[in-house]
Amino acid sequence: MKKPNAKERILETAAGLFFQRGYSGVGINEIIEKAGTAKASFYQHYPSKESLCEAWLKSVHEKSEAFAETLLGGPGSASEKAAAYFEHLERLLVESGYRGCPYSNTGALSVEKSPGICRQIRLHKESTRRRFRQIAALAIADPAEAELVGDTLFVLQSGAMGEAQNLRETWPVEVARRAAVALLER
Amino acid sequence: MKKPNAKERILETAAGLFFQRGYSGVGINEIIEKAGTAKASFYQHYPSKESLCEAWLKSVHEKSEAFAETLLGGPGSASEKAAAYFEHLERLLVESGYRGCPYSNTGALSVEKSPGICRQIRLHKESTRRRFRQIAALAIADPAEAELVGDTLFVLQSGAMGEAQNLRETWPVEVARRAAVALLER
DNA sequence: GACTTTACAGACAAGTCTGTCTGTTTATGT
DNA sequence: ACATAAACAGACAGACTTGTCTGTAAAGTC
Repeated sequence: MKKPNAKERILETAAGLFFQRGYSGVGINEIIEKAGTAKASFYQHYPSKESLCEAWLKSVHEKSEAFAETLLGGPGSASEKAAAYFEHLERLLVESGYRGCPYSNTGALSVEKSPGICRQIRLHKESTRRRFRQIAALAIADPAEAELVGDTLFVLQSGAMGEAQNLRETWPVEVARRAAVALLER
Repeated sequence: MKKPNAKERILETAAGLFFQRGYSGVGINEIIEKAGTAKASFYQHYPSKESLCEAWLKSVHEKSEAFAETLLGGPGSASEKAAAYFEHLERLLVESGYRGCPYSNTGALSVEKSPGICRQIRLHKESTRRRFRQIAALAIADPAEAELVGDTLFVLQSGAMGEAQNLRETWPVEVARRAAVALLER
């Protein structure tokens, strides 16, 4: 703790603010003020606000990947892994005040986002899709069928996060979890 | 055509711009310029930008309800209705350049949206959820099971729209449609 | 013809935003 | 002790934002 350097402090502060209020809802001035740095220091480390957004999405992705790897590497059947994943999401959702998926929230802005931000979103989403396909492959022998089920889990998860955010309720996640388990145990 | 009054012209112009670039991505100045009205005329009809957003969401909801009613009232089995719904969504998605769901996109902004906007989002989402439960009830006798399947269709649909938008591809909608049909024909 | 409503044009206020700049202070390594 | 690098404070530019205001012009109505 104590005092990480300015760059890390900026990233951590921005991560909290971007997540809670969205990329377009937070300004540079607030970020540097809460991070306790000067504006000049900010622009020494990040050429623009967009580049900070990219760095934020990248750091979220790394944490997400770490969780997915421990989950996939651990014990349990495919449906148990999927259920654990959805329960994890539900926990995050409630803890964060129903803030949903950072990537989807960022992607919902204008079309004219920077190519770098769009790329981070695609990378994360494709990676998540791959994870679900891996889980599905554990339970389903036919490769084509496993891919379809994996993609379905991916869509279910995304819809669950989005609608839980819109309605500020957890039932979409529970519904998605039950559907996922049913698909994997069939 | 020709010349509707200023209020309608503003609403139609704002509808196009809000849908395409998001609520926060469009300013009053651009709306009135493209609508060909004066700023004073705008504030004579709408007390604020937020109230215009509410009016927009309300008008989208009305069109959506009209489509859902003709679909539900028409012929065809539950799974046929659901498939038609997803095909309709896919068409809209491609036509609009993958702009996803206006409600989810608006809801993805900050937490501190106006209560009126939040209310419109909730109203529409709950209404959509009810439609899917109605469709499910056509195919499934047990009421509790029909409600669960209806909610699952709702979540699938939302995830499909969101991820198709993020990835700019249509496969999430197709995956969701196939999953929906499978759920209803089981 | 006078009156009222509606819409026009556009300046203006007051605030936001990102990004640049100048100059000072602090810390570190040699 | 001294040089170099990093972070500091904060003014500033320029472009946006929403919303208010003054005043004018064109309609329809009594």
